[in-house]
Amino acid sequence: MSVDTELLLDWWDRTARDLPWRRPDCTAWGVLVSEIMLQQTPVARVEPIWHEWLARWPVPSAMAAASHGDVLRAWGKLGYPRRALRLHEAATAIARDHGDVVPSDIETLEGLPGIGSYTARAVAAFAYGQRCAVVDTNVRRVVARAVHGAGDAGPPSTKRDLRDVEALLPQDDAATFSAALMELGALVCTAKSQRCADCPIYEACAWQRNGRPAYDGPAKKVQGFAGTDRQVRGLLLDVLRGTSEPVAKAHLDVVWSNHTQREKCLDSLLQDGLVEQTASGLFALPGEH
DNA sequence: GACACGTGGCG
DNA sequence: TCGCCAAGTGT
Repeated sequence: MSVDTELLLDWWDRTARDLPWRRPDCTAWGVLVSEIMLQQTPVARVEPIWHEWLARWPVPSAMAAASHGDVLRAWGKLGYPRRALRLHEAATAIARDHGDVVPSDIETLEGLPGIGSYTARAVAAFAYGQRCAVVDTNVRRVVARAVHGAGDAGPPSTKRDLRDVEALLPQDDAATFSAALMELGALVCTAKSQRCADCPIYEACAWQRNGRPAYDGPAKKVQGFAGTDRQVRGLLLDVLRGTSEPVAKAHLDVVWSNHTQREKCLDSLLQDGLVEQTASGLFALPGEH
């Protein structure tokens, strides 16, 4: 059927994790930083880095003043380092065009680098308390089960997913409701090993009523990693994060034996602005020489 | 809509 | 061990 708002909010009050970006004193900037870091990245790895970032760059203009190299080094091994570059670009735009205040308007947010539909709505809801649907992979899974009675969500369908979630949004406490839906997907209604015995909306769950059928949609694509350009780029970047001085190419050559792939990946890192070459031909993180 | 894009932990 | 998974975005 639907999702029982009161039961879900009660469950949230009892069991929600005390994460720093959920505290009342957390700024919109703190929320934005958390949302970018959390893209495809587990909470446990984000939390310590988030604390470092907010202490070092408490407002967008502070980050805008840092170099790309500083930002990439501070990003550490969170993964997908282009996120760090885009967040720096977003911080620059916010400082320059928005008076150092994170915008609250979804469309304005979506216009900033690295901020798509999910992140824009998450900031609008969690930083500014707006009543808007927030659709991430957790929410899609919870809705697929509790509302549609399926074993899991099928491929994303932006407009339909948004409509589905908008239909569930309560008039009051919508932002908390959204956070609770995500939390439910993260802690209870998980992809595998669901904890249905702990579920606050067990009684209303269409998946339960259907006898918990297995997922029958198209097979999900699993991303490989070993041997991919992603792995090689990560290895190359790790060398540069680990040195304070620009290095000769020989130091990069040792991380991967396939010459062709190595060159291609180094080129793409230069292209992406994740690596720079000095006038003397050495390699470094950008903006540090 | 498919694919590229990092990294590490867990069952 | 290794496949699967984790609060997506940009092209």
